Amino acid sequence: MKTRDKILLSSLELFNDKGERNITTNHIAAHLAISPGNLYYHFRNKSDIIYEIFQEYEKLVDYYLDIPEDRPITLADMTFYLESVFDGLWSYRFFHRDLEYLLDSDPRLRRDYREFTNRCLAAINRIFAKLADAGIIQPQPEDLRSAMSLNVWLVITNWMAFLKTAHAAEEPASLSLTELKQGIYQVLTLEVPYLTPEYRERVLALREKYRPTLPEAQGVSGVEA
Amino acid sequence: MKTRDKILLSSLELFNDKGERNITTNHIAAHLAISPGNLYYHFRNKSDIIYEIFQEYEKLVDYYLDIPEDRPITLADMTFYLESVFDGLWSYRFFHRDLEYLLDSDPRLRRDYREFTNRCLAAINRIFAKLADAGIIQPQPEDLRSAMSLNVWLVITNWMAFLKTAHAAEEPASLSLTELKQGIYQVLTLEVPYLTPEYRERVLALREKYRPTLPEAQGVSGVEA
DNA sequence: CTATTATTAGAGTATATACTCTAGGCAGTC
DNA sequence: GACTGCCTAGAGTATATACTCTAATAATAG
Repeated sequence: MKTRDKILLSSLELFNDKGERNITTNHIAAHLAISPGNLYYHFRNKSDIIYEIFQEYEKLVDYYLDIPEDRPITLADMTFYLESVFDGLWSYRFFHRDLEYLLDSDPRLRRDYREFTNRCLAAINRIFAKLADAGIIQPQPEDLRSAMSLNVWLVITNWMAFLKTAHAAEEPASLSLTELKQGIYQVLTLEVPYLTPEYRERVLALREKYRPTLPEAQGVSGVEA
Repeated sequence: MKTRDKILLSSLELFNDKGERNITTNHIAAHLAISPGNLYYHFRNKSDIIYEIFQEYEKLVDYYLDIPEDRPITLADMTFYLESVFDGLWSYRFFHRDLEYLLDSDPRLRRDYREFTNRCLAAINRIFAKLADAGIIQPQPEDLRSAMSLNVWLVITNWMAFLKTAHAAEEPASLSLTELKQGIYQVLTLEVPYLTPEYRERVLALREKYRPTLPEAQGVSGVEA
């Protein structure tokens, strides 16, 4: 594998693990056992590394959220979208953690991220529209659908932060993909009141699969030594 | 005003303005035209400053979210809760921006914040229960109510990040309290499908007051020079 | 007034961070 | 075998950051 790609890969891994703020370019170089000079031969600066990682992320999610125009949508499609989006979130989880700072330090990133958000919102909107077409949820006025889509986005992008900050574990940062996917439960909760009688039971059953295990027990146990 | 309080006040102001990550203790001292030594006479370190600011925030929100036990809840109460929570969020807006890092660097803060989150979730839950008692929303099983409450929390705590990152403005960080309160529109969107016929129109009218102005026009304009 | 305590200034420090610079190796090629 | 273009090492640097130390000044108590 090319050094350049190794840098991107290691950076992502370290960022995800420890947070972008805690990882310096020297850390990345050390982790790869290469010199700082070498790293800076391949990338002009830290921002450029982050920007390229973001572009991978963007590409991945765009690929996942490519809604078919020519056929109706199914429950399996919806499951796939949800699973995929949370997979993407997991793979690039460092990104949302320091989002505001990152956007403040790189105008390209700010612009691209804004457009990325808009594409995601549009995709969610389209999914809702097609879910209504398919008779899975009741159709809603455009107005309400947009606001719902935005709420879905807010829940998705904030779910990880919630887990990491409100989690029972005292030790920071222990988090699994399984836990992350419990966010799907929360997203499906948003759909519950709109489900059609025909699909209601099926979606509720799907939702059950993602139900958090002992969520209360985690939250309440505030006993320390 | 005591120097100690001035430090807390200025820190909050600077953190809110520029982000905690961009503000050093030397900045704070300079802004107050005091020496670093003086600042460190009053606070052992930066974490202690942040921790005390958090405690103010906590106290404020706890005060706002004190749900009356002895009487039913009204629409006015709900409006007050929403307005207050967003006011609090605004006043201490730096906090959620760097939340994960802050919690990672201070175990006290991690513990307290976790409990704070749980108290907020419990309060939201109680509000929903009392809204159902008051016949404003339809009663829901405990299960669903908890998940809804959590979604409300996720929407509230992520709304500001959404505005700051997905906003049309290229210049970072321009944000007003009015815009922030459009988050109330999003929260009320979550309630829409559960409203009782008696209150439906009233709540929808309330929600209208917070409708974002030209949200699409902001989002779509992706034309740059 | 004096002794004590609380507050402040300001120079200073150890460490970290993002990044640079120079020198050189290594692969292919004529 | 020397030239060229790509890659790499590693020492080095300017700046920043959180924080310390000492000495001096105000405030207060007896």
